[in-house]
Amino acid sequence: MPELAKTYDPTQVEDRWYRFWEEAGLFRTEVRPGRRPYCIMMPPPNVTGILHMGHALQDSIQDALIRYHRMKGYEALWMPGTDHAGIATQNVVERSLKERGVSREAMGREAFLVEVWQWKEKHGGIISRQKRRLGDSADWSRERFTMDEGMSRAVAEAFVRLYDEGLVYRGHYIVNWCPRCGTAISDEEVDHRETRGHLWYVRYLLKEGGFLTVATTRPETMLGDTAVAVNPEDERYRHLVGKMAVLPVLGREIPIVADEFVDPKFGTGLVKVTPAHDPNDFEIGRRHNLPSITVIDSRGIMTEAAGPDYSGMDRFEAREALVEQLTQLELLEKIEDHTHAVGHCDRCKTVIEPYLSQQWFVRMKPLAEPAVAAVKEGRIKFVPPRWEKVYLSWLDEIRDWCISRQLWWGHRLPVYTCADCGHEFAAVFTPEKCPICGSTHLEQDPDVLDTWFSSWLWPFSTLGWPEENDAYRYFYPTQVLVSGYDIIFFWIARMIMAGLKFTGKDPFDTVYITGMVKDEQGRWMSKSLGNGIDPLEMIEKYGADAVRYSLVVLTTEGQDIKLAPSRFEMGRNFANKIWNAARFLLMQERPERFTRQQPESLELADRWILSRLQNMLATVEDRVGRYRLNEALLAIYDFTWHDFCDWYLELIKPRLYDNPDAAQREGVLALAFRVFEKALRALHPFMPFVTEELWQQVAALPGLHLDTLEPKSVMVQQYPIPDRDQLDIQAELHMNLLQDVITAVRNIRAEMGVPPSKKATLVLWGNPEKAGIVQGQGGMLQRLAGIDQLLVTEAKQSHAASAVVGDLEIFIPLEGLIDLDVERARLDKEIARQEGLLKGIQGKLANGAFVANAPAEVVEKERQKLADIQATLEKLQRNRRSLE
RNA sequence: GGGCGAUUAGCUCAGUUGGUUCAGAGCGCCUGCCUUACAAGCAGGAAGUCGUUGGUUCGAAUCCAAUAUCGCCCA
Repeated sequence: MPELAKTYDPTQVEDRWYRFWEEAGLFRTEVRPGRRPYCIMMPPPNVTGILHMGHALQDSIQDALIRYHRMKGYEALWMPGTDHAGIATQNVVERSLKERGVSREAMGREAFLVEVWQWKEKHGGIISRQKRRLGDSADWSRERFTMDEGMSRAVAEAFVRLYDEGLVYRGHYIVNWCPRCGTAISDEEVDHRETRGHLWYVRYLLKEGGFLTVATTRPETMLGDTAVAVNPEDERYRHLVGKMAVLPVLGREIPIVADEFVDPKFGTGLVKVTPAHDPNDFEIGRRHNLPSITVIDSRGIMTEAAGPDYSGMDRFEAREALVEQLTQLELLEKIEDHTHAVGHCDRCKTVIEPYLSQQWFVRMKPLAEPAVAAVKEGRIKFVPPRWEKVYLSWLDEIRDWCISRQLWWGHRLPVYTCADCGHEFAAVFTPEKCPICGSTHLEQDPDVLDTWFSSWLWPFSTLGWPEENDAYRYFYPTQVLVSGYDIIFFWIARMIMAGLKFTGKDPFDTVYITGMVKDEQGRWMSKSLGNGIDPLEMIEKYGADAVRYSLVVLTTEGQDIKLAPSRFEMGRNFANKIWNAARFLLMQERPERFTRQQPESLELADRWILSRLQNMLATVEDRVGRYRLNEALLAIYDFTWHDFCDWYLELIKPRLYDNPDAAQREGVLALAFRVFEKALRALHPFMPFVTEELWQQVAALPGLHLDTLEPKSVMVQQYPIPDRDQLDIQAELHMNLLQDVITAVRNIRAEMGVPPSKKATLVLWGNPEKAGIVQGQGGMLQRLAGIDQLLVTEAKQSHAASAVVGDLEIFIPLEGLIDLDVERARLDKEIARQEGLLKGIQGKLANGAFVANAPAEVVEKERQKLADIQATLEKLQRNRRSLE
C-alpha cells in the first residue's frame, strides 16, 4: 500500500485514469436492447476552436448527466464531434495562406480545399484532446465531423427532400452581405449594434422646379436611388406623388411614389428608395416596379453605376466624399446626430451591406409550425422554462432562412443545371447525366450551405440517418440537449424543426439551457478584452475535478456565472478533503481481509451516518431529476465534508485508536469504508478523477462487501440507490441533540477562553430521557467537547457557565476559570435573542385574525414555539440570576 | 418600442408550493488551535430593514402593481 501524499495532487492522477478509461473502452456504447438508452448530443464545437470556459461548463454538466445515467444502468451515449464552421475555418486557412503569400483565388477552389483539409487534419483534433483533459466520457469512437462522408450524405439528403418539396427556393433578394467574408449570411448571424451615426437631409430637385428634402442614414446609397417615396396618407406631400425628382450628382430622373411603408414621422417623411441596397426599399421597388441599381459591389466598393466620381471607391469613403460634394452643391440641408442599429457580421464585425444577389432560401413557416407545437404541447421542455417564450416568439416571427454561402469550404449545394437543356435538379449523389436530355454537361451550383444546415441535422445524422440503422433506432430520439441561450435560434430551434421534418420525431425531450460564463465584472470573456480564463490553465493549477466542481456548483438555474480563478479553490479544497478522508481511513490498522462489514452492534453514530447517507442519496436523485445539479452536488459535499468528515470520522476515532476490541475496530473501519465508498460513487459523475483514484484503493481492500461490478472502475459501478427503509429518524434526532450539546459546550469553552488541554466537567439537568441519551454518549463528549466528567444531577449548579438545549440544561463549573462577567454577557446576549423571538411570536398570537384565519396546525405550531421559548427564557434567566 | 433576467452578509450567490429561529452557503473578516486525515485544515464568532414604494393576505425575501439601477434578447 503506497503512502498517500498529504495533499492531493491531481496532475499525478488525471491523465493516468483518463487513459485507463479510454483504453478499457468504458466510454464506448453499443446497441443493447436490454438496456435503456440515454443519449446526449454534444454541441459540436468549431473544428478550428480551442476549449473555453463555456465548453468547460457545459461539458461538466453533460458529463455529470452522462456518468450519472451510465452508473444508473443506462446505455449512456455522449455523442461528440466537431463542426466544419465554414466561414471561421475558411478565414483561418486563408490567413495562414496569406502569410505564405498565397491567395485563395490564385490557388483555385480545389487546391484551396486540399489546404483546408490538411489544416483540419493537423489542427482539427485540438479541442477534442482538450476535452479529454476535462474528463469528458464521450464515446470518441463515434466522433463525427460535419464534413464527414456520412454527414455530408445526410446534408444532401435533407436538401434534396426540401428541394423536391418546394421548401427551398432560389431568388434575387436583398440579403445580409459581409463584404469582408465575401458571402451572404443569415439574419441570425447579424449582430445589431446601437451605433451613433447621422441623419443627412438631402435636397432633390424636382423636375418641374423646386425641391424636396429626404433624410437618410446612408447617403452613399443615393447613387442607386430609383425613386423617392412618401406615405399615401401624408397630406404634406400628396401633391408630389407621380412627379419626377432629379437625383443629385448623377442627374437621373426618378419618380415619386406613394407607399405605406414610409413612416411620416421619420425625418421629413420623404425617403429615398434604393432597391438594391435596402430590404425595405427592395420591397417598395417590387411594389412599384422600380429598377434596382447596384452601386456597391460584393467587396464594399462602389461600382461603375455609382458614376465616374465614385466608382472604385470604398463605401465609407464614398459616403464622406458624397457628403462633401453635396455640401458644395448646396444640396445638404442639415445633419442631425442619429443613433440606430447597424448590422455587423457576427464573425468578423464588419458592417453588413444589404446586398441584392441570387441566393437559396428555406421556407421556414411550414417547418416552424410543428416545432411550435412540440413545445406548446409539452413534448419538449425547456429548463429553465422561461426560454420557451424566447423560442416560441422567434418561431412566431420566423423568416425564410438564407442557406447559401459564397464560400468554398462547406457542403456544396447539390443542385445541378444541365448545360444543354437547362434543366435544374437536386441530387443526393453526383449525377452522371441530365435526367431529361441525358447530357453529361452538368454544372453544380458553386455555393456552399450554411454550416448550420449541417448542424441542424446533428441529433440524427450523427447516428446514421438517413439510414435507419440500429444505432439510430436505439439512441434516437435523444434525452436532453445542453446548450447556452446564445444558440437557441441558430441551432436548438432548427434542430427541433429538422428533427420533426426529417425523422418525424422530437430530437430530444429536454433542452437544458445553461448560463454564460462571464468575467468577474460580468462582462463577456473575449480575446480582445483579454479577460478570458483558460480552462486548461485552471486544470493545470487546480485539477480538472476542481474546475468541474466549481463550475457546476456555481450553476444555478441558468444564471450567468461570474467567474474568477479563485473560485476553483473550493473545488480543489473539496478534492483535498476527500483525499484526506481516504488517507485517514487507509492509514488505520486493518486486517488482511475484512471478515465483518460493520460493528457487532451499531452505535448511535453508525446508525446516524447510515441515515444521513440515505438522506443525501435521496436528495441527489431528486435534484438530478430536476436538473438542479448544483443542489445535488452540494448535498454530496455537505454529507461528505460535514456529516462524514467533521462528525462521523471524529466520532469513530475512539473506537479505532488503541481499541483492544479488534473485532469492533474492524467492524467500525469496514462500515466507514463502505459509507465512504458510496459517497465516492455518488460524487463520481461530478469529480471523476479523484473519486476513481480513491475508489480503486478502497475497492481493492479484500473482504469488504461493496457489490463491485467488473470491470473495475467506479465509472461503471452502480450509482447508490437511496433506500428509505434505512432512514433512522431516532438516530438523527438523538444525534442532533448530541450535536447541539457539543456545540453549546464548545461555544462556552471558546468564549471563556478555556484551552483545549483543559478538560471540563459537564453537568446535565432537565429532561431525564434526554439527559440519559447524552450520558449514554459520554465518549463523544469527551472527545469532541473536552469533557472528562459527565454528571446528571438534581442539584442546580451555581457559578457555572450554562446553556439551554431545548428542555435540557447544561452546566460547566470551571473553578477559577470562568469569568463571571463574560458569562453574564454571554447569557444576556442569548436572553436578548430569545426575547426577540418571543416578541415576534407573541405578536402573532395576540393577533386575533391570525388565530382565526391561519390553519390550526400553524397556530398550534406557533403556540408550541411560544411555550418552548418561554421555557428556555425562564431557564436562561434563572441561570443568569444565579450568577449575581 | 416589445420581452426577459438580476437586485438578499464586505464579495459571489442559494432560498422549491407564502407559515418549523427562514434569513442561509462558500469566500473574506475576528478569536483560539500545527488536537497522530487534511492549515487547501479544525473549533467558535461577528455580519443583512432581502433595491424602493404601495397592494393582496392572519402572515411576504417569496404573490401582485408601480418604480429605480444594471444587464441581455428581439424589432
